[in-house]
Amino acid sequence: MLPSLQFYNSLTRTTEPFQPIEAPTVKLYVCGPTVYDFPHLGHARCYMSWDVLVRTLMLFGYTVTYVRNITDVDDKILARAEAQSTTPEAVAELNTQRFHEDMQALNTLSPTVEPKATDHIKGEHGMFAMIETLIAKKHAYVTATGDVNFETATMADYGKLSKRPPEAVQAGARVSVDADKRHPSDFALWKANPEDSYAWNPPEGLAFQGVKRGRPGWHIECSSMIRTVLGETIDIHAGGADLIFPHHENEIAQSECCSGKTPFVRTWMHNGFVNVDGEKMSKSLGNFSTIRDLLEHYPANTLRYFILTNHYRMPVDFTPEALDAAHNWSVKFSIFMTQLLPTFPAMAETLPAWEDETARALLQSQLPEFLEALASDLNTPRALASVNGLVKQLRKAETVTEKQSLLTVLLIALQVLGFRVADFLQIDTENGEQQSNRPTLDEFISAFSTALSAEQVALFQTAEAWESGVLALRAEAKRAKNWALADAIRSGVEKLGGAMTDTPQGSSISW
RNA sequence: GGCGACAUGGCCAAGUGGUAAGGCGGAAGUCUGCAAAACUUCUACUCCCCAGUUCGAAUCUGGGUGUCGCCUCCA
Repeated sequence: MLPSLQFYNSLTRTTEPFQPIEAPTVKLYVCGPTVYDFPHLGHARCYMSWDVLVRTLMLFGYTVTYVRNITDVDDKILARAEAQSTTPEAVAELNTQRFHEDMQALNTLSPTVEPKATDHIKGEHGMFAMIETLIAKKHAYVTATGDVNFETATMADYGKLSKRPPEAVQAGARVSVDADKRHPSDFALWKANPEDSYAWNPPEGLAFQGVKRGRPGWHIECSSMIRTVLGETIDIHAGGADLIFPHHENEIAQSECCSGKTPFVRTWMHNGFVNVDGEKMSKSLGNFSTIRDLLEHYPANTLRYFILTNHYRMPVDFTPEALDAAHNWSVKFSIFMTQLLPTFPAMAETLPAWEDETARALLQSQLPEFLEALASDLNTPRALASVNGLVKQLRKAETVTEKQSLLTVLLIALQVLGFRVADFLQIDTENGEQQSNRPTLDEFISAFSTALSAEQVALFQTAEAWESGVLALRAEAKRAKNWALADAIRSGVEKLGGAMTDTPQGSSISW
């Protein structure tokens, strides 16, 4: 028996057994990015966490309809377009591409469907259609300026997700008072801005009621895309913890009042935030790192390990020390894999499938604690602990058969967690620094001038020749048991920032 | 003011009633010409504080202290 999947549901604030409406299909919606800038570490955490959710669901035999949107209409996109004298469409397109590149670099699975907000303004379940229904059902009203607001007072259980009834919002000190709102907690479904070029004309029915040309409010897009792509009730809706209020709260209000069906979402899942030195990482504080900056210094596997050593609901404090600790693990693990994998070329070539019946059965018999950890609300720290235990076992394994069987399990587990196995084999070329770190010809010459004779120095004309030449000279020195020269050559390499490692098969240099 | 989260060894981090996972770092030893890696062993009588419930609590209850988040765009 597979352990039963349990997820923490933000709506009920308890951990519940997971049961999709139409097993084996799981309808999953993840709030995607607003594409106005490079994705940052916070996005990496969020989307890697949900990546593991998708992989876990697949491992447990579900077919996941994974929908993750692109928010391509938003004030920040408009502001960026203006600042860069370009169009909002161009800003959105550029940053969507960056997002895709980064997600791929982080080895996250692509969503089944990736809807764009602007493609869902019109249409049968588009934003206009929903707005029209909400007005007809008296849940929304048109203002004098041509906006449409949702009237929170018309929903009896408004605030059930964030436990924040309208009265509480009213008491909040920082809620801006909008004269057009009947209640401070009412929120915009449609924002009129007739003068702006990036705007949509309402259909006749809405125009007749006074709705003016403009653009959608922030929350309606997700409701509309979910309705269109997945339907009125979905299994899981996931996103960052900061979206609980107001975004997800308002999604619930719109969707449930529009369809008249409850619940709109059966399980709400939210990931914790990335902090820097104990403070939330945010654009306004300027303390964020972009994914590509980080990938310049650390391979994707290191970032993934760093993220997965924390449970997804806990805040993560981002410090150089913590990332270095993760990287040290990565390096050690890479060395291990580099030594082990080549002895099983067939497996390295074609990795075992990780999401099928066979993989499941293998994990269940060989590494049950791994499955249990993931089933317990995606406890990736515990899953990683079981992987480490497996590695220890594998290191001690003596027979080829034993090694092969343990390695199969390991390769499956790594893939379930979203590690890119091939990257572990090329960590030195993968950390992006080999270009800048590899010494030049002059640097080689000056580093070895004391260790080598003038004739030896003159032998090599290029940096590449130096590298292989140095290895050859050192091999010769070792053969002659000239330890002084062998050590001098190694310290020369170290002086250049490299590391020379001896193995029974010979020496190698990593930069 | 309202809602919420978290406090575990040098650092990171699991554990939600049965006597402290895992990683990083550190120490000693084995191995190797020396390094590196690996291997072996060690590295929290104790889980922010106080009181209570219990045969038994890091885990439950009450109180306190501290840190952080949301309530405004944010993953």
